[in-house]
Amino acid sequence: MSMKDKNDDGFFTRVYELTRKIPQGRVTSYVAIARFLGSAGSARMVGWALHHSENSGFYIPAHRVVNRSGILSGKHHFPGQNMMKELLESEGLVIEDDQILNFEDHFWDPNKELI
DNA sequence: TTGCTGACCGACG
DNA sequence: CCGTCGGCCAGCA
Repeated sequence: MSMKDKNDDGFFTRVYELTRKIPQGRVTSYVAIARFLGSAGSARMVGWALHHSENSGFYIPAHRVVNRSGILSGKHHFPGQNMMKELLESEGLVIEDDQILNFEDHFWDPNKELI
């Protein structure tokens, strides 16, 4: 085939499907998702995919994906000023200065917990 | 086709 | 701890 094999069902879709598996009250990181998809260096693509997740037609809990330090680096892409923070707090997480407290205790690593 | 941009990360000084 | 830089790669002008 020439261009790309049809498109769709590619990286974006796989990011969405995995993100939907993040349990409520847990969080993961862009690089953890990228690693799970076999493209460790594509953490930026994960963020980009989540940016377009509204067009997927499905509910994608994009607020459960933060950067490797547990900082809400994507908060500016949600409606309002504190939407991402409020969503996470409603699931029981505590956030201070855009930083999830006890990040490691709530971290969900698909590479370890998903078989 | 080239060049630039990103919800990032790891290495380096 | 902080700032900077290169790598990453899909989409768009």
